[in-house]
Amino acid sequence: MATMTETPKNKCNCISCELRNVAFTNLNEKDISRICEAREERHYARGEIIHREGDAIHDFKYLKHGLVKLYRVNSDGDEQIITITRPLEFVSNTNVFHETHYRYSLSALEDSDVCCIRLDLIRELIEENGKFALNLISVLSRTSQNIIAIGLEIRQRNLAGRIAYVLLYFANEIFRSMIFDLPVSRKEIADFISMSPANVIRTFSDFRRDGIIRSNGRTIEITDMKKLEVISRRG
Amino acid sequence: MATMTETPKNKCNCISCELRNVAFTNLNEKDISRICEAREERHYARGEIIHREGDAIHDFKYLKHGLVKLYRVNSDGDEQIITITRPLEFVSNTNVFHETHYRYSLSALEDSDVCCIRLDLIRELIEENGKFALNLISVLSRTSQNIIAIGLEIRQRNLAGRIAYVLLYFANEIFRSMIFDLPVSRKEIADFISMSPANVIRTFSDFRRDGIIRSNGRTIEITDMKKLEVISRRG
DNA sequence: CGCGGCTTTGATGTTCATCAAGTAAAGTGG
DNA sequence: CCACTTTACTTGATGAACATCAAAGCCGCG
Repeated sequence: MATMTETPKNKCNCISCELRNVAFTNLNEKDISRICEAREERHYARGEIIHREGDAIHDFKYLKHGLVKLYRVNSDGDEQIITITRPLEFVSNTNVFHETHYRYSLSALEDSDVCCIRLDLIRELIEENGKFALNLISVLSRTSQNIIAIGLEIRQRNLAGRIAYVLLYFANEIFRSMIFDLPVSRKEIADFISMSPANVIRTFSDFRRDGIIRSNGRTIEITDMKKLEVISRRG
Repeated sequence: MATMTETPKNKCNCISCELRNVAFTNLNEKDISRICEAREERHYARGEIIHREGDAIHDFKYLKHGLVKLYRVNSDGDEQIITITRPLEFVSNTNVFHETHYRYSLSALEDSDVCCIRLDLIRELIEENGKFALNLISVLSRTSQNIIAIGLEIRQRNLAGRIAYVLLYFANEIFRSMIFDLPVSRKEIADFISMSPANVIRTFSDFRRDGIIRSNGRTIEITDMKKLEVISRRG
């Protein structure tokens, strides 16, 4: 009972793939089909782990659809979340080109489709196609830069400021909406901003009491954007 | 009364430059001399600013000798230090390939020599020489990765843990010695780890009292490495 | 319906920022 | 070279911010 799609075999639709304009620019038809044949698209259900820190790196991974978190686990078993990111913002891991094993884990916060391309092939294309290489460097830099910037912003702020920043991050960068379903638990937010879960929850309650947000479980509505921005700037 | 050097005109010694093995691999003699002619080596005295956030990016900058800090200044005028780094660990800024203006400032903590190469030329070489491009991606990734890792380590720790981490960072990564002169003020350490200067100083005093370090002004000697490592891990 | 995990809130103590005051060190001008 | 100014450093006292612990409510799942 599968729905008819425009590309029935789900094969070689790369030519019309929207991601071509992001990371895979300046490739001719032949190169595109080389990628197409070598690539493997994998689906991950919400909560599934895409790769673990320490796993060998074989593929260049690109998020096509969904939402993922990049994180690491310390010796006590608790997580530190490095970034939460959407497609077009995330290109593989930051260390695929200078290390053999993943340094951080990646898991799906929503059902996600990941396009995996053998790293060897990407390397070949870089070697052969300078314009492709230049663009890829630009995209990779932007990804790293975003992770660095988020870390700096978090580090600078106190508890309330961090929560405000994260809420604005979800509203502006991830969902582009004032009302959204948080893709993470309170505990995960705590793991992201390096604060205790209890105080994350307390701050949510404060914001609710002060009319800055409405919240029901994971559903959040920002009701006073101005005030939230002030807290994010001040905190 | 200039001392005689092996390359009297300080021109085109690039062929024997030790940095060739780091960022400028896989270049033939002709390409090396192209770089050599286009490059400009600039000296910065301790305390001088190499570039400011917001400056237009023209060059690919490489630290040949010295020690620098990458930082940004917030609206209140206080600094946030992003990383402190030596040559061979630092290649230009992280955003030279995807932005037109520097996002962060860079200044010299010790007298430093910076090799500046027109970015256009680097782009040309990337386009023409795939192996050069591949290596450059690897080096750029490592630089970004280091900055990200430092941020994560700092975020995770409390005050004492952060100080311990920074001292170990200087001892192991920067100076490779148990005794060294701090290249930064207490205030700058505070700007690095996002804590107040007073508490940074207090923690130094605590460490001194507990026999973990000896310190005299900026001169630091780590006298109990084991304990420092425990604090860094626990904190 | 019972169990376990996530969420919430309160109470308590620790950690940290801030303010203030004093000391040392380092630059500045005569 | 000394007096002066400025800046960095140091310590204590105080209150605010935050972690931790504990208990209770909620929700999903078997």
